[in-house]
Amino acid sequence: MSTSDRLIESAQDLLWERGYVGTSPKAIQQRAGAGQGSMYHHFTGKADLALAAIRRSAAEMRAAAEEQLSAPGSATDRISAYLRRERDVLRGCPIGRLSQDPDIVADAHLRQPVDDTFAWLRGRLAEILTDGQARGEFDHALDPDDTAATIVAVLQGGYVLARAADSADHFDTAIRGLLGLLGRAGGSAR
Amino acid sequence: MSTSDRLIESAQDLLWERGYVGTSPKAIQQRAGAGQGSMYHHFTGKADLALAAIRRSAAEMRAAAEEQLSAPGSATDRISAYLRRERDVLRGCPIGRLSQDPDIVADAHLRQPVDDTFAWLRGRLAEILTDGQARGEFDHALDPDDTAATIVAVLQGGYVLARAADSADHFDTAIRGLLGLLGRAGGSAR
DNA sequence: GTCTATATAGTGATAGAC
DNA sequence: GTCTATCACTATATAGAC
Repeated sequence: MSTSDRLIESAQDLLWERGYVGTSPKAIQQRAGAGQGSMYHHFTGKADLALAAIRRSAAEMRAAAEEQLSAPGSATDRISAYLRRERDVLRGCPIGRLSQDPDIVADAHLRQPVDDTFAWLRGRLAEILTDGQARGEFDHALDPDDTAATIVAVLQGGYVLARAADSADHFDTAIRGLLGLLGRAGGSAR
Repeated sequence: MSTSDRLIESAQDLLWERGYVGTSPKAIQQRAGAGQGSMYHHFTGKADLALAAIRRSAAEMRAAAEEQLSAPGSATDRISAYLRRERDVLRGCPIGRLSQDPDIVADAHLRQPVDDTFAWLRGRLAEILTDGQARGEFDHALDPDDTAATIVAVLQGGYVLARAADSADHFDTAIRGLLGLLGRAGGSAR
């Protein structure tokens, strides 16, 4: 792996763990086993390296989600599989956590991949919910866009609850509650 | 207002805006109009002052929630009023944002008020949901504890979505989706 | 491309005068 | 109780040798 790649990967890890404000260029270099000069040769500075790291994390998160969302099965199956898939809950969401970082939100370039990722995810879930309505899995009164946003919010909020309590159970509890509500929003097929 | 109070209030503001990692003692002192010596006279250090600030923010959040949650009306009315009440969405949740801070989560003392606040809120909502079931507003198959966690998660996740998109609309969308799901979980009274 | 040296500012705290 | 001085350390770079 190239030095540039190692720097990006180290930045991904540290941004996930400590956020942008809590991560220093020096810490990234040390984890990557690279010197100062090396980092400033490949990137213009902290923000530039962070942008590369955020873009890569966003792409990885999208790919991971698509794995469950594009699987065969009913809409309910796919959404349920996505919600229940194995996660490192107490580490939080590598993308969602960035939305709490003041320097990320303040910089349009750094915020963009975060924004894009959630827009994509909401859109993807809305498609699946619409598909589910067509198949009679869900009530037609259910608004796909609103419900998609709710699903993503439960995931992101589930991480918050779990980390606040230092217990992954709280994530699972919130997901269970959501699946209970979705199950009761059945359509004509039930 | 005493110097100690001004320091706590400044710390509350800065913790809300920039988190624990992103807030320096110096910045707190300047916002409070106090010198170094003053801060270290009243508090043993940054963590001690932050703890006082977090406790105060937690108490304020609880009081604000209780205002809607203890209002007269049906369970649905009270939950809906709480979810739809005016919020400074783009600033995020002063307590929830702390769950993303590595130094808060790593320190049991600093995490405690955050944990307590969410535990209280989930418990309070579960009570109201149980009450709603008794009144026939909600299906008895709905698990109050799970659903309460889901409601809190939608709120916390709503902040994440709004900040990621720099638009409060995304918070409202997630809430609307949740109210749609809750409305479809009606019990015998519907 | 990578290294070391150096620079400027900020961090988190202590010391001691007033 | 509050102030200023000082401290060791870190943050985020730039410069220039190799």
